[in-house]
Amino acid sequence: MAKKKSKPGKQNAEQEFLATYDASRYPHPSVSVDVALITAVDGVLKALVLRREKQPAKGKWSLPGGFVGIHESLEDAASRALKSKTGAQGFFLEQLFTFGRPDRDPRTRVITIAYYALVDPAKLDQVLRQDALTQLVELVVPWDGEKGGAIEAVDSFGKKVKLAFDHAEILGLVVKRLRGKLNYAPIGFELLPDKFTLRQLQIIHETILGKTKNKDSFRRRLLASGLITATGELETAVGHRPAELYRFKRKATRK
Amino acid sequence: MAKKKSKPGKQNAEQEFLATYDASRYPHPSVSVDVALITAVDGVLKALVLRREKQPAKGKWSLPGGFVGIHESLEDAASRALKSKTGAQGFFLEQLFTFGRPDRDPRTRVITIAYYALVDPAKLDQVLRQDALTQLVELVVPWDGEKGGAIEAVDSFGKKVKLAFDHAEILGLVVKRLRGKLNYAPIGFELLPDKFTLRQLQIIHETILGKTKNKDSFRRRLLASGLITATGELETAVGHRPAELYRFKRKATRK
DNA sequence: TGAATAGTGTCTATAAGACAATATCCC
DNA sequence: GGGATATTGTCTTATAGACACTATTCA
Repeated sequence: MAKKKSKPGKQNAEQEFLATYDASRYPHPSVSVDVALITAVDGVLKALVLRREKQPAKGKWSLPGGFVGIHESLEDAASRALKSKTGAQGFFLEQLFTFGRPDRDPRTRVITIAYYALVDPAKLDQVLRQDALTQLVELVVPWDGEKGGAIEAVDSFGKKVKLAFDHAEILGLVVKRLRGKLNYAPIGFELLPDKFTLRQLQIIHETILGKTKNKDSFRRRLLASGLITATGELETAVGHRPAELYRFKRKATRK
Repeated sequence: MAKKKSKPGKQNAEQEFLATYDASRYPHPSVSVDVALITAVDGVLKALVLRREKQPAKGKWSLPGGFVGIHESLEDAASRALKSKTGAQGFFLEQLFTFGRPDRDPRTRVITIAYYALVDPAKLDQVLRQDALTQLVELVVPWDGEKGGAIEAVDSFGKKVKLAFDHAEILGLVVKRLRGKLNYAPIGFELLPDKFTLRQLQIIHETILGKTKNKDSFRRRLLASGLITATGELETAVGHRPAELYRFKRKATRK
């Protein structure tokens, strides 16, 4: 609308076209977003799931999600889905992949754009609803490295949790993506409080990768990367020599 | 339908729900796929674009694409779009990203799942339509490394080509993705014939990365990777000592 | 034979892993 | 002081880049 440089005739042609265009001539699929909210507690990766009270997949557990509003951006839809379930926003949020198998939802054709969010468990505790319809499940990864595939979800009693639709695959892809990303992007910070020790960060990396890392070179590499700053502060009350607290110089998108 | 273990009552509830579910209660966006068909010729990255003969963006150039059929998988839709424009299939094809800015298409809300395809230019020549509505544009990347952002498209006369919608951004993301992927995945092979020399492969890498690479270590790394096999054959008629031809042990998806 | 690029061998610089020694806190 | 982990330093090993030399084809 603002500053078109087209000649009047050309513009009229486009306007006329738009006025007569009929978007509903063909059946359109439904479009949703699903968000894998990931956190890490005591060396274990966890994800937020909600118990479905309605069909389809009633009684199974699913990722928070919802349909995309007709004038809403995908990221806003993801952010909204997250806010309505946790009451909070401002997490690291990034698009993962779009799942569109024609039969992935028995209702009708639903194409879903999957997002993943990362959050410090302490922050999550403050906002998470405490009820029987919400839980954090542990992600058990039945493959090594970046092979990929569905994960298994386990509740706090160690019992397997049934996930709805293709959500076990979505979570599997999240883990694969996180593992790949760790090679070049400092996403581990997103799962920690603002100030953290190098050891805490290393545990996050090991949790995501599912294997231990060399302490010396981890330390050296991080310090050399220039991505973190020493705060001069030390951790307290740890029963041993306290480590220095570092802070990440963040740049990541946040919604 | 096949082997449901649910109790009859439960199953009836789900069936009844599905029967009464009304998918058209809310307005649905249109969903399309767009495919960036990428090739590399003489150290230059190129993409296939088509001249738009209809509104919107009439006269501009766009990536081959189309709406997703209501029972069609996303990958099939991408493959179909490619086939209708090139007459061929069987290229490396992978999902890139989903673009959903509410105003990205002036007609109506269109969410597009972008794919990229890689193909050997010799193979492309055999199938590509030769007309004024089809061209391969050179991709000029105005940023270094994996910074990202839109690219510029230039025709064979060196003149800038206007791309429709957000297709310059899509192509920018393709380049960024290719650069990132080259660090761990052997995608360079997809832009070469079946048998190729190490030097040809190195030029592909340099073309994608936009910078030169060390010959010695490139050679060493590739040979050590175990991903390529020497064929014992040599290239011919090259005006200098011929190099040995190698073959890639492929595993990649192909549609 | 000369031009041009392929392919090999060696040296150096850099980063990762292993290991040991010392430092500092809480109890 | 003793337990526990942080932090520093050194040595070894693997990998990348630089460079020099030899090999092979075509014109």
